[in-house]
Amino acid sequence: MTLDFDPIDEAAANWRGAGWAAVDAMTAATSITRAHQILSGRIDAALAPVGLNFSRFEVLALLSFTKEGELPLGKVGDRLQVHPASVTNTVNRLEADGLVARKPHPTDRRTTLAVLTRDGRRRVEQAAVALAAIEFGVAGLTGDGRRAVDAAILELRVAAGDFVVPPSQRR
Amino acid sequence: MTLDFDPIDEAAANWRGAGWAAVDAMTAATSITRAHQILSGRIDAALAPVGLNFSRFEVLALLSFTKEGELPLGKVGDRLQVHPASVTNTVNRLEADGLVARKPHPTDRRTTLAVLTRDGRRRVEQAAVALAAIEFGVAGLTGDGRRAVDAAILELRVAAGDFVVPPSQRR
DNA sequence: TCCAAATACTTTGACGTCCAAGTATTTGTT
DNA sequence: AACAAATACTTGGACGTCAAAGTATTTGGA
Repeated sequence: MTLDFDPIDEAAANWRGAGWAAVDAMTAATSITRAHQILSGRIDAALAPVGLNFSRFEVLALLSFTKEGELPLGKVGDRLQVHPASVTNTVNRLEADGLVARKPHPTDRRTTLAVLTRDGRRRVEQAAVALAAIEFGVAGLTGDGRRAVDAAILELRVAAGDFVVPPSQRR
Repeated sequence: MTLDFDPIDEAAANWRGAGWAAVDAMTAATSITRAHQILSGRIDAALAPVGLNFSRFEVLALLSFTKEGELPLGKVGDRLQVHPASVTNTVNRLEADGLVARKPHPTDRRTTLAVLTRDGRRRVEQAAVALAAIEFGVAGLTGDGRRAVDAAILELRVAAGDFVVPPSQRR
C-alpha cells in the first residue's frame, strides 16, 4: 500500500485548490506530525524487546542522570513536559516492573520520590544501546538534516515558551 | 514552571556525560517529539471550539477534496496513514455527530464508504479557517524554518518508505 | 495563631492509538 | 466450480494522554 505520490504534496495541492489559507504552515505541521509517527513507531519497536516504551525509558534515563538516582515525581513531569497524571501512570508501571521504587520525601510529606532500582539502572543501559543502534529512529536524516531540524524546532520551542533563554546565552 | 535552560541541551549533555551513543540522533528525535507535542496541543485547542480534533478534521478534509465527497474507509486509512481500527473509531464519532454517513459500496460489499454530509462540509470549512488563524500551530517557525523542516523530513519519510518517488520526479 | 491558597500526587473518566482476532466478501488458482 | 488466500471492516483489549476532581500537606499572610 505504499503510495506512488507524496501525500503531503497532494494535500497541499488540494488545499490550494479549495482556496484554503496557510498552506505552507499546513505542510510544515503535517510533516512534523508524520515524522513523529515514524519515529515513535521505530522507537517503540526498538524498546519493546527491552520491555520498555519511550515514556518509561525517558523517566529511567532522567533518574539515571541524577546524583542519587532519584527525583520527585513533579520534577519528572516538569523535565519531560508531561502531565502529572501521566507521571503517576508511568511510575506505577515502572514500579510494578521493579525498575523504580517510590520513597517518601525526607522533609516534605506531600512529595514522593521515584528511585531507580538496580534493575532499573541495568535496564536503562540496555535501552540506550538499543536506541543508539537504530539512531533513535532518525536514520534517513543526514547530519545536515538533523541540524536543520534542531535549529528550526528550537525557534518553535522558544516561541512556545518551553524555556527562557538567559540573556547571556542568546544565539 | 518554565525552565531557564533548554531541556534538550541539558539531555544532550547528560547523555554525553553517561557515555551514551548517538547523541545527535537523540536530540533530533527529541526535538521532533517535542514539536509534535506543541503542535498537537495548539491544533486541538483551536479545533475544540469547532467540535473537532485533528484526526476527525483530517478525515473531513480528505473527503471534501474528492469529487463526490466520499471515499472507502480503507482509502482514508491509506492516505492518512493510520490504522484501520482508528478509521473505524474516527468515522464512528463523525457519524454520531452527523458530519459523515456510512454508505455501502455499490459493487464491492466488503467496502464501506464514508460520505460527507452537508453539516460535515460546513464544519470542515470552519475548521480550516480556525487552523489557518493559528497557522497550524507553527507560528514561531519562519518561512525558512518551515522549508527546512519540510525538506529534512521529506528525506526521513522517503527513507521510511512512506511513498515511492516516481523516477521522473526525483529531486 | 489560623486559615485560605498553593502545591504534590492520585483517581476517575473520556478519548485515541494500535494489535490481534473475528466476520463477510471477493480474488486468484487449480 | 471449488476453495484457499487476500481484502475490508469491526470488535475487544492493552496502553497512553490529558482534564477535572479529590486528598493530604505546606505556605503565606491577616
